[in-house]
Amino acid sequence: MHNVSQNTDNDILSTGAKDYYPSLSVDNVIFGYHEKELKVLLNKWQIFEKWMLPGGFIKKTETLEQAAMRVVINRTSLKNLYLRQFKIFSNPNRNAEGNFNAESIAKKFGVEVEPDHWMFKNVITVGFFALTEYSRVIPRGDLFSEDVKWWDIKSLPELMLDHNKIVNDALNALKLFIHHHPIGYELLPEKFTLPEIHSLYETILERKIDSRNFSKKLINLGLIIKLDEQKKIGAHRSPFLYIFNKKRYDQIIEDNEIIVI
Amino acid sequence: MHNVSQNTDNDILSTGAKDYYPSLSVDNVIFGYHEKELKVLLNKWQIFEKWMLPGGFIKKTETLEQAAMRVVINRTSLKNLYLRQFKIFSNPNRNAEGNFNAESIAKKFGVEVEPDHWMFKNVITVGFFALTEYSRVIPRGDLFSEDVKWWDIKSLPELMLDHNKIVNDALNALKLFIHHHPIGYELLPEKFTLPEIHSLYETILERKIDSRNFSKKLINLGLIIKLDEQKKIGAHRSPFLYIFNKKRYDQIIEDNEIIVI
DNA sequence: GCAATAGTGTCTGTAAGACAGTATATT
DNA sequence: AATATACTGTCTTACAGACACTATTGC
Repeated sequence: MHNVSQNTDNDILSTGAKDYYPSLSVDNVIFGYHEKELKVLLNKWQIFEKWMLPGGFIKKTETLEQAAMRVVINRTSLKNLYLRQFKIFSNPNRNAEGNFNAESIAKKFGVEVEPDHWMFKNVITVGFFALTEYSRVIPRGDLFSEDVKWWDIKSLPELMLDHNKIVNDALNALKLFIHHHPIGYELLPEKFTLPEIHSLYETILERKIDSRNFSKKLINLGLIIKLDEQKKIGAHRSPFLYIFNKKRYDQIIEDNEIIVI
Repeated sequence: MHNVSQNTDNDILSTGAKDYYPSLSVDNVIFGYHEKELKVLLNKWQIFEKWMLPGGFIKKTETLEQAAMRVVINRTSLKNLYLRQFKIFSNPNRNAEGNFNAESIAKKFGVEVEPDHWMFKNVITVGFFALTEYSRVIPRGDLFSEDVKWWDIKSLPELMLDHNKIVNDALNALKLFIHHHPIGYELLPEKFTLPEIHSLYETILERKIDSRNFSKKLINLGLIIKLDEQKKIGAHRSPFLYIFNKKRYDQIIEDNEIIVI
């Protein structure tokens, strides 16, 4: 039998259940960016056939943001992620699928759970998205997970429940968000090249962006600072490295400036 | 004793409690616009001293949007409101106030309620905002309400719990929203004048907007159509009436166009 | 005539958007 | 030399933003 307290998420099954809000969960769409592909971090649980978003339940002593952060930390070992709630999914039929029930839990883990635990009924979930740099994530499973993996958002498998829709809505939210909030600070390494950030924007917005106008824009905004340092990338001209002007970056957010890219 | 089933909201107290999601509510910030003031529709309950947002609980058979709509219909008699969730309020201390408990309910209504009903514990609430034309609302109380009234957002009283914060956040959400979604269709009468819509934008954005540039912008966007009809408003030059070009209006929303006013 | 409000045209400056050739590094 | 990628300048057009006088109506 597993030790059900090895992970902070797991007391939901038994003694700690009353410490959680019933019928409510968070699901995180964790975006990463790698080799011109926008990635999403997914979980594969032992007892399910399908992959799913890393999600969890909410303790009555924490906010939703804290709950989402706790779940993210458990899956990625990353702290200080930028997390943002973007939508709540409350369709009463959204739980109408899957073999997530007391029997399968008991069979797999030898843990007793009330068959009519609210966890197996209608659950409303709050969608969060997070941005993080791909290479900093060390995917880490928990009691329920046998696998955690980055997936290209362009070729996701069929996910549990309505998780494909949640990912889709998160991407749409990100596309709006990008006009109010410079991105890249969370998704790129500290030092990055113009082609890298250019390609990041093209990937998220799913359209071609003229590279001349793009760099002009970022520089005019005062958002990026050119370093006297180049990146060696093999048999080509070496691109210069840039860093974000964090002060200006935060000011844009603070002042609700609209960013037209 | 009151008849507790006179209103669809009230079965939460007794027999129907199990049909609701526990620990979760919706609160609606219903914006109206009248005489150059942005208004918010508030409730005054019999058993509380403070005014509050019209809110309610969510049935397991409905979505949050449907629940919010049901509550709005109960308070305003209006259907087909534009409703949008904008944020979830989940601070564990948000319920730390008020005399909303089983005793006060029992004393006032003679209704038996479990003293440890989840309703009296931590409740997370989903904030919605709605836009509606002031004059179309017929404020209507329910079992708990003794008063429903429009308040100028500039001079709100101290509200229950964190409702002042919810209103404040709703206004901020509206100010962002206005750049992605033309407003006015819901807040103005079908036929309106340029000074009216101009003043609406000034009120919401809380800043002066040059009237020449403003009308130029709306006309260039193709958003409004001038009618061959004037509004008689007394001892002044009569302003022309306009209607929205609904097709263009919806296209702007569909295409995620950014509206810079 | 007076008071109050409606309505509108022009100019300037900025920046979005379109466009392609040169420079650099490696093999 | 060939190849792959980095880098950048100019022009046009659109429009945001500043600015103030005339028109209409009722009294």
